[in-house]
Amino acid sequence: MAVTRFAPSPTGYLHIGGARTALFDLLLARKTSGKFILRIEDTDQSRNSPTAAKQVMDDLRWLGIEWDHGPDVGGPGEPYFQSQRLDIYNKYIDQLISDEKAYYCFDTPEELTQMRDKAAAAKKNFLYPRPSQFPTEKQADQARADGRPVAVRFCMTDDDIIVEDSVRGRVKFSGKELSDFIIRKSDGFPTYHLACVVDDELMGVTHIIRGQEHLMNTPGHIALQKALGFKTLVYAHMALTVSEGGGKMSKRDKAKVLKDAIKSANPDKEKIASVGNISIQDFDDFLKGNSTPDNPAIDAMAEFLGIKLPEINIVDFFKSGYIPEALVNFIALLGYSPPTDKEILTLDELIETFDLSRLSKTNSLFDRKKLLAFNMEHMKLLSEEKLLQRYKDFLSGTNSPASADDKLLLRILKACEGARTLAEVEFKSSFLFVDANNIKYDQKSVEKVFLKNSGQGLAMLAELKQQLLDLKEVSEKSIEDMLRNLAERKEVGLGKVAQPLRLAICGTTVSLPIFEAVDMLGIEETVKRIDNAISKFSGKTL
RNA sequence: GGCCCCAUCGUCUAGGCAGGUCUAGGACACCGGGUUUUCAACCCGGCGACAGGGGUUCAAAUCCCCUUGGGGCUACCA
Repeated sequence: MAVTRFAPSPTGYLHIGGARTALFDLLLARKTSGKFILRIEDTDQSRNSPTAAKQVMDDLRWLGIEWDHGPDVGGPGEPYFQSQRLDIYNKYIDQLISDEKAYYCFDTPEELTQMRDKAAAAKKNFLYPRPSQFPTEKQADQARADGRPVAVRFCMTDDDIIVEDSVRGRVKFSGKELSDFIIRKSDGFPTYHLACVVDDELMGVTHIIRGQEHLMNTPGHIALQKALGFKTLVYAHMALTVSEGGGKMSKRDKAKVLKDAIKSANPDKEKIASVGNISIQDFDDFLKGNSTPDNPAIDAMAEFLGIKLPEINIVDFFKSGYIPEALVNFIALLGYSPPTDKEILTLDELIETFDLSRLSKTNSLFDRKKLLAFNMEHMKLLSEEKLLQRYKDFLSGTNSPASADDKLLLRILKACEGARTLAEVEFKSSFLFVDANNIKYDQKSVEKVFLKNSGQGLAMLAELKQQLLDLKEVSEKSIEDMLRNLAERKEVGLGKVAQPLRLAICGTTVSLPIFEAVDMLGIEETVKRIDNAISKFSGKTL
């Protein structure tokens, strides 16, 4: 019976790394019939966005990651927003102070950086100089009155601290090399370290699964647990997911692609900055690599420039037409391997076979091509109803013109079996939903299919039109027969007939299978588009 | 710089803890062929790895050490 928790700080969208952590927390809890808690770590007043917590929750739910206790659903550990638990933290902090296991400090940021620089210059690890005599309550009041920041630091123990980690084994830290760290900031909020240790104890958490970036925090947490008389927990520090350029996957990966694109396009600075709703100053800093705009700004600028950024946040994957079943399966296999060779697994199967000891120690690279393959497999696995639902969800998040009844949508979905993403389905079928006069003809395709060989393809259209009009009865089958017969008579491959037709009605050479495409469009509309194409391109040459 | 973690095909990984059954298995990618009305899909086949160096041992991908390489942390962020 493991009690796990996912504790995001609501600073933005849920990203792939967070989703992976949450997934493993869920897997362990479900596998052991335990509980999975969601806790919002909003103790940084400057970075929290009011909408982010909701966004994170939406993303988790979209993935199928449902929590037993937490926001919206409640539970015995309420409240689940740390910003609402200040009294609780203060009780423990005050206790620590009166036990002389923590003390007030009044350093300004400048003084602190000075101390750090000094340590760095001496090639030494920075250790906060613990005063031999701890400041009194009175002195703290005086400091506050003097306008100095008043924070509280925890006395790190000198003993060696062993972290028994489920994935890394025993990791030893020398307490002497660990600095006293802040547990209450001068704004009165606890730091992450204090809040999470207290909450994990109070909420009955038994297992901590988190990224390797937290490994160095763990000895501090263990020392805190000892000082507070809490029990220690089982830790599992997962390997990270890194991106191509090295380093862990983050919004910086998106920023980099955007920056390169802006630099090479060299467009109107002010315009772009205004699209991203950021100042020229911030924009310049971004180009110089001094700062990274936030996600909405990055996405807006990219959309304006028409460039595709690598997906990092869960919503990015949603917008690109991935389905949650595939994403969940894929991220589960990053740094973890199920006991058998079977790789395509549902959430339930993942839970059933989950084994904490099968987490791997090595960082992994996010392979988008494999994700694509997984997405296709899961699209095939989904029931019709589920797939339809996923597709409708996807469409509602796009500006696709596609709007149709379930029957047509389902028919499209079926015709697209083998597509790798829902975006592909949309792309292949969007011609059905635009007006004949709004078809955009792809220039390269026009040249290749219509104009090449002295306009052979274009010439085929007139013939096609007549045949279509002569059709006695309209069905996929009759359209197919007609096209095949025509190709045979002309002594050409079917492609020579089908491609001009496809281009005429879609404007591109990629679409649904052509027989179905024509049947869905209807003869009248098909003929209209053929006429349009003929009048638009006849007389044109290469 | 300091501290910590890691190291098997291009990528995700199995095997490692209990050394021999590993001429190292699977998946994705890639390459070749087939199928084909486009893109996919599908079928058949192929290429492809134990980072390097020392030990220990009858025997090392597996245990130990070093080197190299990668990663993380180094905030009054989480």
